[in-house]
Formats: sequence, structure tokens, C-alpha cells
Amino acid sequence: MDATPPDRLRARKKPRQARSSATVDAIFEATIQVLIGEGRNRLTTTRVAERAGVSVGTMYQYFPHKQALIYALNERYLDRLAERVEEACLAQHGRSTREMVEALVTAYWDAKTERIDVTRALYASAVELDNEALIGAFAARMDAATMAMLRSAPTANYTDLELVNVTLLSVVFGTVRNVFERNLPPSEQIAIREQLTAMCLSYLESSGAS
Amino acid sequence: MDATPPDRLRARKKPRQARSSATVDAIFEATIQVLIGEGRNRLTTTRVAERAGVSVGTMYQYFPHKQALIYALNERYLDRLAERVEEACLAQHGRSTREMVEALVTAYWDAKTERIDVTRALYASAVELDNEALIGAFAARMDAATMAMLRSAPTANYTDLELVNVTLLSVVFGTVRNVFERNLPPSEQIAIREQLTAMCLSYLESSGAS
Amino acid sequence: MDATPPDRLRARKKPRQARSSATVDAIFEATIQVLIGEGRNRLTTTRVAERAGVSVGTMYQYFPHKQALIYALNERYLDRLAERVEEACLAQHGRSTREMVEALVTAYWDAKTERIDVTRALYASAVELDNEALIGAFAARMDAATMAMLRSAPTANYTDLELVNVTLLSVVFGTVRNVFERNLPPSEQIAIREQLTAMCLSYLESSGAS
Amino acid sequence: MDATPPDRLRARKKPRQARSSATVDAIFEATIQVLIGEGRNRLTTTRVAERAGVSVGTMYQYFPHKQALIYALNERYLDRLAERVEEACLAQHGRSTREMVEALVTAYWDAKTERIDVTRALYASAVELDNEALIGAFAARMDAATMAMLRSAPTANYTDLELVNVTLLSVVFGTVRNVFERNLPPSEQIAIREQLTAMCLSYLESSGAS
DNA sequence: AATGAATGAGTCTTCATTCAT
DNA sequence: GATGAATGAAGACTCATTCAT
Repeated sequence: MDATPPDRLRARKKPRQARSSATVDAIFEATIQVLIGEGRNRLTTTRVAERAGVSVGTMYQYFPHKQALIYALNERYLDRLAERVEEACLAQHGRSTREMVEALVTAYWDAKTERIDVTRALYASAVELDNEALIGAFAARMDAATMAMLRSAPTANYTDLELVNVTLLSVVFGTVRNVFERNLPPSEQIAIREQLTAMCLSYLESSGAS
Repeated sequence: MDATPPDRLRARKKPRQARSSATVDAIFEATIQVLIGEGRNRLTTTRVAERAGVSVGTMYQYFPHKQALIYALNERYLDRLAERVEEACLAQHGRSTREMVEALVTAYWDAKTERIDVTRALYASAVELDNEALIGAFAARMDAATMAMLRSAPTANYTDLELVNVTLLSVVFGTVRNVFERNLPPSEQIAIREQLTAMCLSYLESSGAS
Repeated sequence: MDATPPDRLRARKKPRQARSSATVDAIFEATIQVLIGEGRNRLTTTRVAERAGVSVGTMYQYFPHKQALIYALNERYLDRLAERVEEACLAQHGRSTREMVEALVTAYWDAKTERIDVTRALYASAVELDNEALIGAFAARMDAATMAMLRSAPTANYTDLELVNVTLLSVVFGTVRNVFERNLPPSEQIAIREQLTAMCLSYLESSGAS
Repeated sequence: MDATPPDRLRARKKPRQARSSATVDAIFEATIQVLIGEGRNRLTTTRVAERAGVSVGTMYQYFPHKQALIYALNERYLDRLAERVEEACLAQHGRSTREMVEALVTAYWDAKTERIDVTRALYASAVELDNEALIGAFAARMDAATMAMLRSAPTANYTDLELVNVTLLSVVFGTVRNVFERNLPPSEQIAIREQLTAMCLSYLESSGAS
């Protein structure tokens, strides 16, 4: 992710060697575990280090301070999320609008819902993080991916593609978040998801009619 | 709001007299100010009390602990928000679907956007709060208000009103949140809002066609 | 009790009227209850006042500060204890040494054991109280009462009555305390009490033999 | 001492290295000093740490909370006390009853009286401590030590050794405490101590007569 | 005289960060 | 490079005491 974050949030070193990478992964994993198991308020550097099986000192070799760790964690998460959605979009190039919408909703919904505790934990961790850059970079990637997909549609022809696109993303991303925050029963979630898909499809069809 | 929250989050005394009520209001206001000005991580009881112009001791007479304060603050906020939306819905009973959708989106959007810093601050404050009860109560009020409104529509006739309704709310609420989180320029926000309204209107019209 | 305590521990006013006396009694009772129910660390003026059914302000009319309350409470307790033992001793004047010892042990043991929770609570409350004067006054009364009793013995004739007396009191009082601190089963307590009585009787008999 | 205390009173780490052990000792010493110099009410973690020449943080690395510190302090004290008495008893195995009694009284009396301010301070510190386990373990050790000693007596033969033993300990321990609590002049204390010894000796002789 | 809201110094405890080994 | 003991500032919360009503 090309987020060019505030300098103070940069990790101290880009982990290049296998060893380092494994350590960093362990730290990330530990962070998530602590976040899930103990909550944001009990997310302490000591606890993370302990759970990761390294010493605090070592942790501070990779992340100059706690915020940098959380920043990097969210960065990694958004990176992977973006990748998944990009792939899904790419796979629909030239397909029907219905397939596009379905793929988009499915990819995002599944990614967010698969490990709902992780999703929640990361949302919590990001509060008060100076993460505008992160969000911006993620949004840019998503915008690019879905716009390219929509543009490749054989039949549709959008007058104001940018607007349609940003609306589509806002609606999909926003709705997903809202649904899992309300903690509705699975059956209802599935029903809403179908409605959402239909709604977006209808929106795109009416927007892209020549 | 009838949220019957976990006992430990209850405020200590219901402010009855004018004096008390003024104090409580000052504390709420101070909390928001600190949240906006210093951020969630620097939201300390001392700072809030100082800003509110009371002693910590006094604060603890009204709120048994910090969490109770934050809980009460969110409760009050959601209460007012719910009221505004309820009123807006009530005013549209019997009107056209277009008017209904416009009123709903406008009411919620404006309430959330008017003081965007406050909105953000409250979202941040609620992280890691045991606020399921709060959210549940709010959702129930909204569900009731919009369902009653939709049911009063002269022409529409929804097969599965409940589903349509919960979808509508999820989409509207979710999208609003997503838009202001992305911090888009106002002009773009307005454009998206129009698109959202149109989208929802189209959704309702197709769902309510007899 | 003629304890002439440090000025700062004096109760503010000697309760003379019936009303006051009832209030003071209620406060004393409440103090004991809180002590038993919540422990010394949670013995707060507010809690005591609440339990006594008066306001803190009122309590401070009777006791200038917390220490004065605790001091007065212990004073009253020792007063009553002294009275009981004095009566028991007085009743044995001229009787046999055996009767004297039995009466002394019984009176003290029962007084301390009847409400073991109260006894414990008061011991706890008195820690760090500047109660030398209290203890001194109590000791003096006890010394006087038992010495007068022993002196009235028809047959015994103690060479060093003072020493015998202070030894007797130290042994009896000390043993009682030790026994209930160890929290032994009742049957064992009774057995020890008998042994103690026999031991003291034997001691007095050998000391008072002419 | 095998006191198996409530988990929450356990010290955090067993000091193994010399460094740690020195720190722990310094903390214990500081605690006693503060207790003596300022009293139980002014025994604060900050004050102890300061006096011990370490930071509060360090103190909390060894003791998870204040109570654990006080618990450990009392544990150590009772451990040493028990050791002293055990040694004294062991040294009298096979000797005369008179020597046994004298050794027991002397050992306990001296241990308690040598540093009367420390003794008092520790009694005060233990109030409201959940120290039943501690007292129980100490009592068990004392019971064992004195019973073994009495049993080794060449001439005596106790019908109910257990009862005689527990009585003996209650009387000795209780009397010692009572005497130093009354703060009598040294000459008088010595005299009482002799009386106590004689009294116990007489008790044992009459109990152990075959 | 009684009340009880208000005060704020003082407590315990946590935790990000450093640095000697 | 790794470790983890040590630091101490900062936070949540309590409670004896006062005083306006």
C-alpha cells in the first residue's frame, strides 16, 4: 500500500530476512489475539510481546512504538483486503453487470465477515490512529479496481462513472459494516445481502443505460 | 431510550434539580470537548472535570466510573438522534415514497453531518463500550419509526416489509457513516447523497409495487 | 472510664439529651455493622452515617472526626466490658479462690466470645488508634477489681499481690485473645478454658499459701 | 512456611538472583520502617518504594499489589519466628520439663520483645489481611515443635498431650502479647515472665505426673 | 440544627519506553 | 542482536471534611 504515512508511524525496518518476517508475523498475530481476547484497553506492548514469544526489546526493534505497530497491522490488513477485492474485480472484467456486483459484494462481505472478531478488533484498534493516509490509499485502490471493472462492461455506459463508482462503494462498504455492527442473525444477514446486491444491480443498470 | 444497560454502567443519580441537570450537562459537554480537542486517549476524568468546571469528586457523584459517563453520553446522543428521525418519519405519514425517502436520508444525514467532529468523537468514545443494549434500543426505535412510515404509504404495498425496512436502514445508515469517514469534499458528498436517495427510492418502488 | 484521652479524640459534645443519645447509639451500632460487614478498610464516614440513618453533617456534630468516633466506640466497649468484669468480681468477694478464678475467666471469656465478630471488628478498628489511655484506664479498673477480690479471700494471703494480680490478668486476657484468634473448634475452646481455669487456680493457691 | 495462601496474595516472582533478593529485602525493610515511622495509615506503596530506593514500578514487579507485599512480609516474619522457636525446642529434647518451659518462654518472649516496634508494626499491618492460612501454618509448626519436645521428656507422661500442648502455647503466646501491649515497665515485665514460667512449669508437672 | 453536595489531596496501579547486561 | 528489569509519569477512583442552604 502506498500510504506514505506520517514518519513517526513507520516501522523501524522493513523486514527482509525470513527470520524477521516470521517475527513480525508473530507480533501481528499476537496483537490480534490480545485485541480479541483482552480488548483494546488491555492491549499492552508487554502482553503482545509475551504472546508473540519475543521480548519487548525485540519488538521495539521492529516497531519504534506502539502506534507504529497498530498502524502497520492495519496497513497489512487493508493491503490484503484490497488485494482480495482487486482480484475479484479483475476476474469480472468484460462480464455482465450482475456478475460484477455479485462479485464485489461477495468479496467484500466475505472478507469482513469471515473472521468477524478480527474485523471488530481491527476497527477498535484503529480508533484514534492517524490513519487517514491508510484509508485514502485503500479507497484509491478500490476506486481504481471497481472503476476499471465497470468500464470493462460490454453493455453499460456510465455518464458519470466516478460518481456512480464512489456511490457504489460507499453503499456496499457502509452497509456491510452496519450490518455486522448490528449483530443480526445470520439468516437475516443473508437476506439483506441479497437485497443489497439487487439494489446495487438495479442502480448500476439504470445508471449505465445508454 | 429504554436500553436497560448493564447495571455497572448506570449513572449514579438521576439529575432531578436544575442544579444537578446543569452540572450533568456541563460534564457531557466537557466530555465532548475533550474528546474533540484531545482525542480518546487523552480523555481522562481529571481533564473532563476540569473542563466542566467541577471537581473530580463531583463527577463521580453523578457517574460511578468513566465508562458510565461515556455510556450515558452515547445514550443521550442516540436518544436525540432517534427523536429527530422519528419526528421526520412521523411528518411523512401518508405522503409519497419519494418524500419518505428524502426525509429519512435528510434527517439522518443532517444529524450526523451537522457536527461532524462530535459525531466522530462519539464513535471513538464508544469503542470497547458494552453498548449492545444502546445500539439495540436505537435500532428498535428506528425500525418502528420507519416501518410505521412505510406502512402508511398510500400506494405502496410491501410483501416483506420487515426485510425491506431493515435493508433500507442498513443502507442509509451505513452509507452515511462510510461517506463521512472517507472525508470526501462536500460537493461530492452532496452528489452521493442524491444518488443514495434515488437508489433507495428505486428500491422501495420496486419492492412495493403491487 | 477516666481515660483523659488526647484532646483531639474527644467527642465534640457529651450527649445529654435522650435524642442525642439515641443518635449516638445508632452511630455506634452502624459503625460496628459496617466494620463487620465491610471491614476496616471500607469503614467510611459516609457509609456509617448512611447506615445510622443520619447525615454525615450530623455525625460530625457528635464526633469531630473519624478517629474520635472510633475512639469513643472503643471507649464505650471497654467501659461495658470493665463493668461486667467488675460486677463478676464484686460478686465473689469473700468466696473461695476457685469461685473467684472461675468467675473471672467466665466473665471475660463470655464477654469476648458472645459476639466474636464484634470483638474482632473492634480489635481491627483500634489498630493505629492512639488508645494507650484507653487501655491504661481499662487495665487500672481491672487491676483494682481483681485485686480487691483477691484481697477479700478468706484463706489466701499473697506476699506480692500486685504481681500475682497482674500476672493473672495477663494470662487470662492474653490466652482468651489468642484462643479466639486461632479460631479453634468450640469443643477445643471449652477444653482449653477449663485447663486455663485450673492453671490459674493452681497458680493462685500456690502463691497465696501462707 | 507452607501456607498455600490465596493466589492473589502470592508474590509475583520468586527472587532467585542476588540482585532481586537484595531488592526484595530492601522493600521489606522499607515497609517495616514506614510502618514504624509513619503508621499503618500512611503505609503507601509510593512511600515504601521511595524508602526502599526503588521505583514503584519495580515494586510492582515483585508484588502484584500492596496486600501481597504485606502478606509476604508477615509470612517471612512468621517463618523466622517459627524457626527460632523450633530450634529452641529441638535443643531441649530429652531435657527436664523446667528447661523446656524456660526455653520456650524465653525463645518466644525474646523474639517478640527484641524489636518491640517491629512486632507492633507487623501486628498492625496484618489487620484485615486474609492471613488465616499464615496463622494456621505457623500454629501447626509450633504445635509440632513443642509436642515433639514434650514427648521427649524423660519423666513426664501426658494423658492428653494435645490438649496440654495447645493450652501451653495459647497461654504463653497470649500472655506475651498481652504484656507488651500493656506497655508495662521492664522490671515488671521480667517479673511477670518469671511468674508465667513458673505457672507453666507447675501446669506441665501436674499434667504429666504419672 | 440538619443536610448532603462539593471538594481535591492522596491512593493504588498500569504501561510505554529505555538501556545495561 | 536480544533481553527484560527498571522507571516514573499519568490515570481512575476514594473519602474525610466543609459549608451553603
